Amino acid sequence: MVPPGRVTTYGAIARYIGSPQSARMVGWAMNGSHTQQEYVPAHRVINRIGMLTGKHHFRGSRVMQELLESEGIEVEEDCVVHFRTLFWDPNTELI
DNA sequence: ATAGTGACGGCGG
DNA sequence: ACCGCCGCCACTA
Repeated sequence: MVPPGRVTTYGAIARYIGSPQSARMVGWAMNGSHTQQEYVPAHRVINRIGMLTGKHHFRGSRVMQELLESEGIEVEEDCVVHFRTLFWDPNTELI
């Protein structure tokens, strides 16, 4: 549900599904996302400080960054620029 | 069965 | 601000 051009975090998703301590499991779930039929924008999920910690799980190590940049998100040193303002929190956006 | 390993994050020192 | 610890839990060796 994360809109294009926005990003969210593993922890935020974990909180939203009622399992705030299971951020790691969200990352684990992102693995399976590649083989799902429904489109899952896993590249929009980053860690709480705005880093692209999951980039190695894409076909190429640059794919995650390229996908984000194609949506107008600036990435510098594996870090999303203006992360704070681009942050999309399901806990406050999805009432 | 058991120990180690994470696309994480909160907390204490 | 920077560690290190640990809760979390599926998976692997």
